[in-house]
Amino acid sequence: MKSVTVYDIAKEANVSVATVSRVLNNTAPVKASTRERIQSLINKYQFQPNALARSLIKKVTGMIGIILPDITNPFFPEVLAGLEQEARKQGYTFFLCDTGSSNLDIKEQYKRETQYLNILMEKQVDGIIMIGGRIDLHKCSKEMAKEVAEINKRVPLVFINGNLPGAKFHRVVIDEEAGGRMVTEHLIGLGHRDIAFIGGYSQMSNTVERLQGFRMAMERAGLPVREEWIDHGGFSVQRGKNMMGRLLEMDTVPTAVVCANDLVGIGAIKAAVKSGLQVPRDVSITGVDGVPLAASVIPELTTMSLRCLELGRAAASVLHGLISKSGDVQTLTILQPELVIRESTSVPMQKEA
Amino acid sequence: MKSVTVYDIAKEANVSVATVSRVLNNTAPVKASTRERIQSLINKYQFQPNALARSLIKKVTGMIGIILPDITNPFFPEVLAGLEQEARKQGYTFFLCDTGSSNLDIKEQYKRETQYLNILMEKQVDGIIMIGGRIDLHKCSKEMAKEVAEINKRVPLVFINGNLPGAKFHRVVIDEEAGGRMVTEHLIGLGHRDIAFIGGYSQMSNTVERLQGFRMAMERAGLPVREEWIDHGGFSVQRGKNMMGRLLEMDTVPTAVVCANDLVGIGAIKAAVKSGLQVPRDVSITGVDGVPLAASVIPELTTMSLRCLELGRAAASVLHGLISKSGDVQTLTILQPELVIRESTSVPMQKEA
DNA sequence: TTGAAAGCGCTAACAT
DNA sequence: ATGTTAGCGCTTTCAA
Repeated sequence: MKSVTVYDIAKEANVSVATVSRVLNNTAPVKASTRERIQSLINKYQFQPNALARSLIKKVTGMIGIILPDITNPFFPEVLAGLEQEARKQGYTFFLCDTGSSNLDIKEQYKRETQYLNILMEKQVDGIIMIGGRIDLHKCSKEMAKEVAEINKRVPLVFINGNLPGAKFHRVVIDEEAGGRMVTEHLIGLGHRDIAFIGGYSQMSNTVERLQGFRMAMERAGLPVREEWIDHGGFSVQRGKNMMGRLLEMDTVPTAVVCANDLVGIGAIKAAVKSGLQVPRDVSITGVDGVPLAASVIPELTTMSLRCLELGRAAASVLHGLISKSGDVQTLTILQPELVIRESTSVPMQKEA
Repeated sequence: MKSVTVYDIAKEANVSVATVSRVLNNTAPVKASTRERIQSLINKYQFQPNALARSLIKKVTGMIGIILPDITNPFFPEVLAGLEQEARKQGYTFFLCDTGSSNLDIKEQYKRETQYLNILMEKQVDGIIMIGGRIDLHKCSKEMAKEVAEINKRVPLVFINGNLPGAKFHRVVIDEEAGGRMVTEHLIGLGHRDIAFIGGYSQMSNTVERLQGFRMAMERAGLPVREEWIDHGGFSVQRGKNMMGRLLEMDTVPTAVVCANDLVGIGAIKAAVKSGLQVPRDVSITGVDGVPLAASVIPELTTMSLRCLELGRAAASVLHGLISKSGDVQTLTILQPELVIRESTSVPMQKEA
């Protein structure tokens, strides 16, 4: 299984390795006849230069690492697709590091992030993108933040939708608060006054911010926020079902429910339907994320599009800027979410009596 | 930005690089005091050995490449998760190569497969996993097949759910035909006689096989297959909608529809509901894949689970066997799909008249 | 227990 | 236009 090297090619072509390298990289003129001779040998042996050796000397690998919590959550593949689209143009290849939050206790997840961060460093990636995990924590521990800050000094790093204290990171984020606010305003505009907010985790900044937006919209409209209608308990369909179920058992129920993400929104719809309610006739429900899935349910979910693809593309482009030191890279890129009105929201039913 | 190397550590510790390497790899006894001295330097500088240099000499990279057509299709992340779970145990890292079929013409996609195949070879991955793309073709061109066969000679390669002529590849597959058969039998068992099959592509082997299973079940039950009720036109929700819409405009409509995958199934449900039908009361609908999404729609989709996670895990384990030459690797691993009965199927309505 | 030295496969001066 | 040679950062004989 001896693989062929530039030396083999050089010998058979009666040239030096330097010349072979030259035709490989087009880095200096080579006589046409020589070049052809070499090229045909390359084809003959299907020679592929060893990227390890090349990178070792060039100090560039063309690899970027992406660390995310759960590839199974449709939000991430969507972002990933955007990342890929942009990064491929620049010739990068991806290391996918899934810390597998879905079936892990949280500490284990952060440990994996650390592991992957180290592995990526060792593999000499040109840059790293982080999304989810510890950077989504509303209050991240000093040590965990420090680890990342340390990495940030050594290699280009960009966050998607998150942040960490103790250093200025390059970030591409969606305006979460605006998202929470806009979707709530949509509901208020429809005539709703009794609105709940469910889903997410109170220790995560996206949840905090979306809720913040929700409160702001309510306040501006002069509507009271009923704290018993605010429930954090996760981001999955199942959790959404549970939370909505709980809501529906209360003495007074809201006419509209803002869900922290699309999955919860879908769960909420399922719970509502199961309770014999019609959506949106009896209760309006909204999500946040804008994953394709949200358009696949019945009724189609009104949601805030977090513009996943663009998020991914923007992050890739910022990272590329950092890697290629093109000077003009923004530290903070903020994208505005977009309200997508579909079928799960409508005017509230007339209050009886 | 000079990164520290074994030489730096060695010098400061007054030892040779060989000794540093020894403590790094635990490859030979080192005096405790020396080891400590070195270790503390490693910590002090947060030294991380350069994996490129290491791999260059060891000829093992711990990297495996996975080539897939569209990370955005929920089937693939699911498989990927299984792959990760298993491969991580073995210490592998992933190159994700998305050929991005979703927004590409088909030739472009195959070109990307070729590109990625080459890149992966250059990066010296320890192994490659292919899923989707050309290996799903019912009849793949000689040249495209040859390319892959060539790769197969040089590096461990395993296919998930696919095959190619001209060589014996290591494969982990689901029994597609059984899937088509079982889901159809379920419908027949319920009392359906007028059953359609929609979705997929006639040039793809998974579609051909699922349809084959469908026909077999029908035949065994002595039921006629109406060719006008067989429609291939894709794997997406939108396509499912279209195909179902067409079906519903026919003079006679089926009482049950077998869809080639879950996405099409969901589209079919949407089209049916839009036409004022109730699922499953008026028409039963089934999918194939068993992605979580299928349990999120209303009504929840009856489907054949392709056991994505296990598929991924099995593939990873076969690949690991190949890489570590543990001798006992099966060339062909067949998994049986599993019928998951949910809410989208029921006994047919009584024929009027 | 430790060191010296020879590479792994490639690129990049520096010569010619 | 082409060859020589010195590394890139590490592991691994072979000696000591």
